[in-house]
Amino acid sequence: MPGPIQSIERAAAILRLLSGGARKMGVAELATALGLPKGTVHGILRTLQHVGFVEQSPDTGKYQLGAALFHIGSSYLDVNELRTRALNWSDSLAARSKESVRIGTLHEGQVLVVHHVFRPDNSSQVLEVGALLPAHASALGKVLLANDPVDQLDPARLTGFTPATCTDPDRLRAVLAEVRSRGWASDVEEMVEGEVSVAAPIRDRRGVTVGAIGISGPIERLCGLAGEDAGTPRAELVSYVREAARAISRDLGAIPW
Amino acid sequence: MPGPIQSIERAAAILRLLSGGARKMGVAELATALGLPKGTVHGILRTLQHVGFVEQSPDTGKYQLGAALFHIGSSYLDVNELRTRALNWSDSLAARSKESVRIGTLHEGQVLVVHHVFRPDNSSQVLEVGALLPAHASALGKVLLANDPVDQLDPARLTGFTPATCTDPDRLRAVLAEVRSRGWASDVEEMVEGEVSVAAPIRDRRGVTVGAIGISGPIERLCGLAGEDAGTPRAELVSYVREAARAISRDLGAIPW
DNA sequence: GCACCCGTTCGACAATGTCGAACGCGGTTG
DNA sequence: CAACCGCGTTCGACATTGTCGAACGGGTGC
Repeated sequence: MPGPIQSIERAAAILRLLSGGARKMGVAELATALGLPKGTVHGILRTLQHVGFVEQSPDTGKYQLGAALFHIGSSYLDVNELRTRALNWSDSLAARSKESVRIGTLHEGQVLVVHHVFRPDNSSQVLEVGALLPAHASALGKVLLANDPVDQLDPARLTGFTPATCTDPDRLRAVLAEVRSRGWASDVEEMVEGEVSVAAPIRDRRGVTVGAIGISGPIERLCGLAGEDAGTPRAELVSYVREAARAISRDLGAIPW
Repeated sequence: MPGPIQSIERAAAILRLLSGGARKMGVAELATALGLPKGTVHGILRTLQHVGFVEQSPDTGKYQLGAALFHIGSSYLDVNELRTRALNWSDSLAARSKESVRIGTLHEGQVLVVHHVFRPDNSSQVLEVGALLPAHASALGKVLLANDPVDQLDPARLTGFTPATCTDPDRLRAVLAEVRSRGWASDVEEMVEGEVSVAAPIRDRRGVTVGAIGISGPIERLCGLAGEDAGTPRAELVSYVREAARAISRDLGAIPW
């Protein structure tokens, strides 16, 4: 049995399409997208529905993701050692910095958010756990890219979000080199106008970077307003983030450095 | 092709085991649990790993859930119309009641939490989105059970958590009948000692109950301390919850009743 | 060094999923 | 009002495909 099992691969492809596509999709739509006969796709969909991974609208007959998949997927967080260990420290980082905190891992060249602590004021914020962020335009992503053994930089994915977004592969590589030696990364209005983020790497017992922790918030609060600090994150916030990252790394068994 | 596709069903069973089981599992462990030969299980696992639904520890060789599954599963929330519409209202309910808010749906006889707003103080709270709560020992669950067309009451699942938990099927049915006519449910220390919750049903355009919204918090804040209110949720909080439920139902197209 | 348990590989068999055409249904169009 | 198109679904024959159980190789503990 050399190759992977087709039906499962196809089922996974369908789930991925349903996850990315706009809301609901029909059998024919999925079939053409995958280049498969309708009957085959329908058989797979029926099975996926039977196990609760997809649901079908009774009226339109179209398919969407199911609740069982959501529940199973969310229990990934319990298994994720990084997230488990990081829970307490991220709370205290949010309290110290008074900004929202996110923890992410590299997943297929993007940043997968595995934890999110809201900013400790009473503002309403959207939960971003499970979301994928662009790696080149966030502090979390830069930290992860810079410390990753394999060069996951895909020039085709360097989409520009704001004028400040770095879309040039060579320039980005230079930035990453600096991030690696400096030990932390920042993003100043590179993804969203007016938003700034700072992040530092989390390492495990082997010294491998397994994730990153960072804060994000409005530029007025995160950056200095005048003098040398203007346009760069405030030094105290940077040290808060780095201390939190070091604390989690120590919990994971990394040699305290 | 009458029956569902076996390999996909088996893959789903493996994922479910990995989701419920303690952290990581080995091939042999999964094989005996499913009554399948090791080779077969290994083939499925290899495929699941190939699509990113499971990951394998490089050293121990054991398997656990993968990040891709988590990401795909979490995008269920975007498709879920109930959750999308309920976002704003749950924020305002949290602000009015000053307690944490949860929204849930019935899933295989349990309550699947699809949204969770933290209590608007700065206390650290664990995110429960994706978790399954027992239906008989939570206000959300009682609302959902009471308004569900099919009787999903499974006497075997009426586990007792505290002295106040209702474990008798007949008594629970009576409680549910009252919940149905009254339009809201409460849980006073039935799941966790000292914790109280209140919930009301959310209906869609057809009048079908598609979910429930509720608040939960310590008994000292949620219940009256003396007089007639003692041991029952405070009337103003109940009306906050019911108003929020009505507002969301209206958003979903239900006839304002 | 032996015995055991693990994850993994392999090859033969037939059970299994795949395919494409046909069905029934709802909507829209002339 | 009928013809038509597109949808999700069903069906049966074929051979591709996944399944099985035994054997391999590397760990660990006695």
